[in-house]
Amino acid sequence: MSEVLLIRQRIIESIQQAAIQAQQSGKLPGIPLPEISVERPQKAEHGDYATSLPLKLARSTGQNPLIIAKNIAAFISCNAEIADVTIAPPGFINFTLSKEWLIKQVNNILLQGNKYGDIDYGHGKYVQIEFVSANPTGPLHVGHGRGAVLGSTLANVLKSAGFKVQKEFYINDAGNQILAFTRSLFARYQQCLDIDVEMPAEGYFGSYMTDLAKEIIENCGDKFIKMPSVEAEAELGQLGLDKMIARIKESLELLGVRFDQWFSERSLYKNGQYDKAISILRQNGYIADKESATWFVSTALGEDKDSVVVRSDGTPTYFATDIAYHYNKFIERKFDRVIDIWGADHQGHVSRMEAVVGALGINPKRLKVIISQLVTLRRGGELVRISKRSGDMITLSEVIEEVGVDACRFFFLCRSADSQMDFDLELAKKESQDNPVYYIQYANARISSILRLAEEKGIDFTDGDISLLTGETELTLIRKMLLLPEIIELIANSLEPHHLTYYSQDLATIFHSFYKQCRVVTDDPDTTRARLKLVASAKLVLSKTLHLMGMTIPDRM
RNA sequence: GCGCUUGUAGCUCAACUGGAUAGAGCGCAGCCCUGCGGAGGCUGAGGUUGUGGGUUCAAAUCCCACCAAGCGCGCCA
Repeated sequence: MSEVLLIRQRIIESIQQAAIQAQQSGKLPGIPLPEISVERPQKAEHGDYATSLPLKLARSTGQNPLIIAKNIAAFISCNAEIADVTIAPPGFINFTLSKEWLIKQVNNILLQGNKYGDIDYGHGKYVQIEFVSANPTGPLHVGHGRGAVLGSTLANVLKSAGFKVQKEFYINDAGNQILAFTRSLFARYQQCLDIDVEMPAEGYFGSYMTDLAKEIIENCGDKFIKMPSVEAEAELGQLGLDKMIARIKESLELLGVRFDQWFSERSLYKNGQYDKAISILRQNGYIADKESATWFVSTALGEDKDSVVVRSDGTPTYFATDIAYHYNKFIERKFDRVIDIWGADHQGHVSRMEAVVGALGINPKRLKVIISQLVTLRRGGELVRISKRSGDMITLSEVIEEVGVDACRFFFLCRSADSQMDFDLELAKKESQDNPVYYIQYANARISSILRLAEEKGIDFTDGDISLLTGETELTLIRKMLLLPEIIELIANSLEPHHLTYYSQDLATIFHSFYKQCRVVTDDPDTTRARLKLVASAKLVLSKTLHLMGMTIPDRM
């Protein structure tokens, strides 16, 4: 376990013991104690940790919270780790870590290397994150980009937090949209061969379909018009689908996103899992036949409407395969936890899905659906359409090329998933000079530059004496570095990876400030070697943070 | 009409999940290079947290009502 999480635990225990001792001594009424927690105060003058326990006890004991604080704090003694325990109005007990302990952590970080920050929060539990899962009927757009960055970052953080993680892309290769895709492609294919056919009304009119048709003509010629049209559609459709999936993979690759598994919707029908899932629901009494269709009786689980599972024409809805898919995730593949990241247009589906999971006999708490809100793309304030069916769209790949991967990832990441975002291409490019992305990477470049200088001068700092790092500026930097494990824990718990972007900016700011105030390589060899150690550890922490966000860490810019 | 999400500085967003004087970036007004990368540092102005009530020692955060924006609402996915 991380040292910094351990010390937090020890502080909590010492508060608990002190409260019990206060009760035994009669200074605190013997009422049951609430769960004790500590928090990180916002202001440095309030110390490193604080508890509001006295305030929570004020009502039930009828005592003044400040008196309670005083009486509890009297039983907490300082030690090698805790330098100071103080009380503050209206009723806080504040803890300050000792300089010695803080400084010691520099060696600790260097020792852990790129494993620094990793914690054992997940205990090896198996988590699946399913994200993007875009229909393979068109290229990815910015909305998918947001989901991709969210999901991949979350996967990185959860791994770091001690979970076993699987990243999955669900390929919707069954259903009506595939039929429409196939017909559109066949129409474009024929049109490119000067055959006068009409596009289907519900078809995909984007220009990428024509490009796809041309590409297929280049590779396969006109063989599909010589075949019976049913066969031709089937074969051409599959070919087109494969090519679209390949393009989706390429776009994701550009963002640095790789999946462990590409899961086919169709496979659920082939291996009988669809039938199995529905029969479980039927057994549990959640399936009803009415109006010549088959329904999932979600009203029995508190939903306001039932949902069609099999249409009156006998074909299953996408909801039916989603049932089978989640049966597969939890029961066949035995994930302890499943995280689905969906777009805002699927939010009405969330409570229904949770109901299904429960109806399958699975604790619904094991499923967490994250809704990533809409992204509106703008160029200089003007709206850019990203609709797949209409012609004019800008793809994710184009956006990445225009603003760069690192900026892209950072922008998508820095807002919490449930707030909508405007992505202005002009702004993203214009700000690239003055961008937080460059600001953070610049901090790393500066560190690298210092380490290069040290190397050129042949300075070996492996036995540098870190106990010299007693300056306030140095301690501030150490304190910030020590926050990383807590940030990882926070994200593993809240599933909100945007905290990383703020942490990385804070860390960079504090480093830049340190850089200004403390020269590292000087005539004083002892200070030089001590500070080189500090700087080397800062590089580890910064690199780890950027790595978790999936960003590059250039040593020169 | 109902449901989900959002509303915080001029703009874009945070706020450790109920804690102390609500913080960053951009923009704005200034200041700082005879030292490791100025893509930098420092200072300042800027707020009735959409509105009104409620719960609490404590509310941007929880509850209720209203206003505004986005998304969705049984045989599309």
